[in-house]
Amino acid sequence: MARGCRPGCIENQDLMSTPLNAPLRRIAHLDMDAFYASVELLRYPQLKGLPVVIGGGRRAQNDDLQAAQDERAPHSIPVADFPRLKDYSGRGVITTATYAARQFGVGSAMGLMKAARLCPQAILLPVDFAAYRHYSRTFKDIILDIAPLMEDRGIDEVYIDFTQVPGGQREGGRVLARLIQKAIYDATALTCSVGVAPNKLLAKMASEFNKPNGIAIVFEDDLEGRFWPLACRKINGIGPKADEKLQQLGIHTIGELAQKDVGWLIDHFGQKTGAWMFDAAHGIDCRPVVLESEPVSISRETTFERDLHAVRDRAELGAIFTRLCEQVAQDLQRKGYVGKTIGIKLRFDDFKSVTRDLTLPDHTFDAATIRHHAGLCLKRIALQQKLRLLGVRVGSLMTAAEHHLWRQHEAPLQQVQTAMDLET
DNA sequence: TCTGGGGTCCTAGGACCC
DNA sequence: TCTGGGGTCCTAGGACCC
Repeated sequence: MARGCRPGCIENQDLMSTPLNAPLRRIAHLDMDAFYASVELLRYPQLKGLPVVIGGGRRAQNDDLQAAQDERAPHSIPVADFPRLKDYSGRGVITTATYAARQFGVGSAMGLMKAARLCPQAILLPVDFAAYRHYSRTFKDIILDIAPLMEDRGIDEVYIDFTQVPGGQREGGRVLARLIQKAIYDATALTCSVGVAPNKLLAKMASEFNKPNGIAIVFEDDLEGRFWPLACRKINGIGPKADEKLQQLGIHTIGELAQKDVGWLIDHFGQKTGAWMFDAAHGIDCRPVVLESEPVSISRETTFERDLHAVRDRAELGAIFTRLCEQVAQDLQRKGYVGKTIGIKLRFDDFKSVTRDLTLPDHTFDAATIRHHAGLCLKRIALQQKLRLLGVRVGSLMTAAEHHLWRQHEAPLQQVQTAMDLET
């Protein structure tokens, strides 16, 4: 969960100790509008207004489209030549659906088979992460040119600290938000929505207020009027489980949540979550905008075309397992990390998942080492049931550069220490 | 007819040490 | 000999997010 800090909250200290004419803390949340679909429409403008879903498995379910692309410019492919949802067979979920497709009840994370029954005529496009990453890089670079304090929150979202940016205070941030929107649109023809608020929590919610292509400016005084009527689920960090529990306790809106006292919330949700919920309902969040962060783990996983059995499909499973380990090793090396916790994840045909991991004495990025220890993890699981997913993870990361230094200095010292221990 | 892939953070119990 | 407590690391599971 996205947690604010509670004791010694910087924001609270600032309120008490900052001079009267200090700039107001102004945090923006920027969210690209229907990002994947919008990028696809840049390529295939002929699909504008039609029900389109993006998703599917790795299989070349779009052979027709692939063939067509070889010969024709994307924008000249007739709509009739695009593959339809009804012609798809196999696993996979929808990553994004256009508004026209959502009219049919089709939405993100829905299985493609189910979606095909709801809207068989919808056009199905394969995900093209290379294209989305390219546009992601482009819009983030544009923002960085204008406002350097940006936190990356994934492929289509960022937080930006407007507080000290020239013009960031004008109209509560609206002027700067408009400038960024225009710069992104001029360069990419993509639209985004921006919320500007005293902190990340409120900014994130505010960016949804005027979607698409909208701006929402909010201040602390807007808490009761604009946030308290919203469903608790709108708080970033309250998901389906917490929401259901809140509903059962008779709490449906953020305003109702705010009426409960901290102690009561802590009794029902635990120290940390209870205190955090209380703060969130009162619009309190002092998390800073974080410019850079190191990854904690790197993983690869895959859902099989069909469920596999550990014994009957041993060869196939073994090949996939080895490939996943090699991919993780490559990812580590490419990104410059080593890790010492090797883990696996299995999902059975009934969708139950289990994980196993073990920690090595030293860090590694070696595919064979990862494969060996992932294999040891796998041996600790009974494999009667068929499997639908296998994953490999490396955690407890440090950068390869740090590890290099560590081996030069720390490791020899430890060896000396061990030798001394043995002598005594 | 089910339900992707890549992450983060939290909890909780046990081992082990001081 | 008994009792207790704190800190850290390891492992497994789960909620949540994009």
